[in-house]
Amino acid sequence: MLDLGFVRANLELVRQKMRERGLPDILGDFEALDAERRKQLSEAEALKARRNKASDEIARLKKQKQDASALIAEMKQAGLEIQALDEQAKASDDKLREVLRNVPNIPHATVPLGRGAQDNQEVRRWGQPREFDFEPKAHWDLGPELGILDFERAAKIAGARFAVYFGVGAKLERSLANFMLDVHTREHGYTEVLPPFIVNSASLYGTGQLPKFTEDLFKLEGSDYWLIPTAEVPVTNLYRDEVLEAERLPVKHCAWTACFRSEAGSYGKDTRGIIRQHQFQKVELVKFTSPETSYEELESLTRDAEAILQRLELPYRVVALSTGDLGFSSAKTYDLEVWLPSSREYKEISSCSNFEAFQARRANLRFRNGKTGKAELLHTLNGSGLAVGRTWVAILENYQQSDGSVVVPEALRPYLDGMEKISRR
RNA sequence: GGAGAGGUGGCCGAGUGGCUUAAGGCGGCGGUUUGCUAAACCGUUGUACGGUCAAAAGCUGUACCCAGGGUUCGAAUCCCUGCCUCUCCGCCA
Repeated sequence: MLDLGFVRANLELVRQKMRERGLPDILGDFEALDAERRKQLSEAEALKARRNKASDEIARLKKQKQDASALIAEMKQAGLEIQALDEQAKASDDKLREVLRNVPNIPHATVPLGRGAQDNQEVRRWGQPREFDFEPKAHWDLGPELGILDFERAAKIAGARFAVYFGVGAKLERSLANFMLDVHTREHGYTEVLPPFIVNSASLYGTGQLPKFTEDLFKLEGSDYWLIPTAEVPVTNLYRDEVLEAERLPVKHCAWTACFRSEAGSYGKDTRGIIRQHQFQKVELVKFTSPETSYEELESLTRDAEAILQRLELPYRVVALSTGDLGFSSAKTYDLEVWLPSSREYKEISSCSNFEAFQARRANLRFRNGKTGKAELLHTLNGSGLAVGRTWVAILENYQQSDGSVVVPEALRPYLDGMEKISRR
């Protein structure tokens, strides 16, 4: 959420930035709503001030055994007026907040202007896509042929967009998660967190999934519980309504979790394979920083995620999302895209974002500024480090051999009991 | 699942309708004293949204004692609902 006072003072700037996002009318009649709200608030507060004074007077009169009935009668009337004014003010406030809640974050000045994904800018590439002397297979063929991936049985026990991993397939997934967590905790300074995979709606509101994106989530019937769509939600909300000491910053967490997404509205997209599933695993990186350092921290967080791809020797590129493709809560996002030989294209495997104070304002995440002594809003960042399932796919496809076997990347071998190659048993 | 006890500021903790502008303590910040440290003493103390102001500071108003309703001229205090925590019992990986 943007700051009410900031929007009021910079209305034209905000309107301009929303046009850049392709949302020219998102602010609606903000000015009129704001003016109305302030007028009603002032009136109600003036009347309350009078009532507070009168209450003191009543107490004094009663103490002195004098008659206060006239004043009491007057205040009874005032009470009714206050109630009416409060209701009006509440209604205006609700309307204004509704508008504000649905306004996305302001893109950072360095975000490329554009209408959508086609205007995203490639920042850098790493590694050379391998030249195959045979026709590389897609993972949805390779996996089942190796006997490590099964879609039919997944459909039987759950439905579409689910997968079952067998044997080395399951172990590869587990090894990848361990490998990622080890690198981030040992070498990049992140503290591991294992949070609940279920959260309440307040947490989803804090990170910006609610109220706008209900459709993308799984809700548990008859409760206020939701399956997490990403570890970002529980981890970012860890310090909700807290004030962190400045010396602790930046706070860096990594978390392995399952993630659950309804994928409503993505019918027909990535229907084959395990690119887009209702349930997948992800190692997430989350940072809480001071406002001054958040953009440096975005760069290093992105590098931390890239390090995993480099160790696995998977070719990738880094893309800066354009204003038209930026997520709701994000001020700036780099996507990491890994090379997939079967489709001959780079596919998203990580998304690293700086949310500035947007989530912090919603979740009331603050730190104590050493200089001013005041509690100020933190900046929050997160990025996948990485999506485990998509990494699994990238390994199968990039390391496949002409005989259908898959070479295990060297960095991963210690996690697979030294196994060098995955072959059909 | 059953029974009971609770939820007060950064923390501890008092507070059963107006004397609370939330006592007292701890911590933090500023100061006095001091060779240094400690102690003692004095002062100070949160958040949000308004008003005033070119802006900031300041001043000022309102709200906030888990959350949401209610009773009342007036609620931290009384009533209702919900959430959470703790204790005991039962069940359970």
